[in-house]
Amino acid sequence: MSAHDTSHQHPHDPAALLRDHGVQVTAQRLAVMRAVSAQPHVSADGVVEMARAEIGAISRQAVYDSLGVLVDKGLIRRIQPVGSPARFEDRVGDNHHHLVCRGCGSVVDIDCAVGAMPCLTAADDLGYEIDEAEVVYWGRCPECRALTTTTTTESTLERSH
Amino acid sequence: MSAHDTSHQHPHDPAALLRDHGVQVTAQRLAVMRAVSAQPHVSADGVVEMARAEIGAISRQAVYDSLGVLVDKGLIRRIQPVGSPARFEDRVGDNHHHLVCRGCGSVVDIDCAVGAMPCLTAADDLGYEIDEAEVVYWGRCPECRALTTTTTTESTLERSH
DNA sequence: TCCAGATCTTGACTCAGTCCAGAATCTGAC
DNA sequence: GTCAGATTCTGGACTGAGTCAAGATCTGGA
Ligand SMILES: [Mn+2]
Ligand SMILES: [Mn+2]
Ligand SMILES: [Zn+2]
Ligand SMILES: [Zn+2]
Repeated sequence: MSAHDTSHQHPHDPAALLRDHGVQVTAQRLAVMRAVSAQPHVSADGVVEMARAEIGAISRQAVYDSLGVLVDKGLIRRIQPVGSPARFEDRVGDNHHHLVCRGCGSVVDIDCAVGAMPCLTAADDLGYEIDEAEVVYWGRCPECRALTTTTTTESTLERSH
Repeated sequence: MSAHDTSHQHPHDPAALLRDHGVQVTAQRLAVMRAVSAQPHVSADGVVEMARAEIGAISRQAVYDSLGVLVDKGLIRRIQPVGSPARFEDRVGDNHHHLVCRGCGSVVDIDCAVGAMPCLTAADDLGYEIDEAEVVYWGRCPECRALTTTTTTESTLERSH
């Protein structure tokens, strides 16, 4: 391995990761990457907060731009639960899915029982070139279930909003 | 079957459907239901247009209110493609999924190869009470594929926006 | 070091959707 | 047929998430 082969020298170095993907290294992008790594399923707003805490100041636009670049390069993943702002994570390439609580909106990672690439082979792809199967499970987390345990199983589930 | 058993007398009658779900029958709600039935994956704006064409006038609020009631009662389903307004359909209960084109945003129905309730049994539900598995396939429709056919398989896929 | 081009900042702006409140209208139980 | 309560209308304000545009600043290759 030569000294000029940078592709595997610093596997966990964000700056090297950016360079390897032909992206300029900036303080903003590094802060965004660290924010996404630090807090799984963070929202853009959450990234703004964390990045500002780290480097003092960053514009909302720069955060959106950075997130967009990182998503495009496959360094992070964007998930978009219905009715809530987009969230970002650095677990990419493992085709994992998400479980969202209807009560509090919490998001947790989950693996599919079907296998590594569940449902990616749809019954009929209609000529589409499918590159991703996004699976979101909806339900209620243990905490939210406890809050509304009326001992009886009732079909009406009240919405939090 | 007595004459007062209304639950299965008019399986395709929107008014009866509403009554069976304890919802007042109004011209607006009927028009909204027909709009959603007539055009798969219609947006709220689309419903406004179609309903106005049918009954002459309806307020935007009434459309949103009606859609909300129908979704709550499980008579229609709301889906929310990334970056586009919510869409509605009357195919409910069959656990079908959606295929969204990254290029033009078109949405088509799709059945899962896995079966009737794919992935609903997650490997580990983490104590969550799962009631729905939402699956969205991402890809490019035949038209959009044709537009960017550069004969070579390249990893960079430009976004339409 | 220099500089073209990439990136960031700032502030206005869009869009979809919600919320509000009073008045008018409609529905369905009786 | 009556009438209480549910629904709708008008129309405007408002929110949250995200985008746009123009000018300032920074990055990295030469
Ligand atoms: Mn995840
Ligand atoms: Mn559908
Ligand atoms: Zn919860
Ligand atoms: Zn397309």
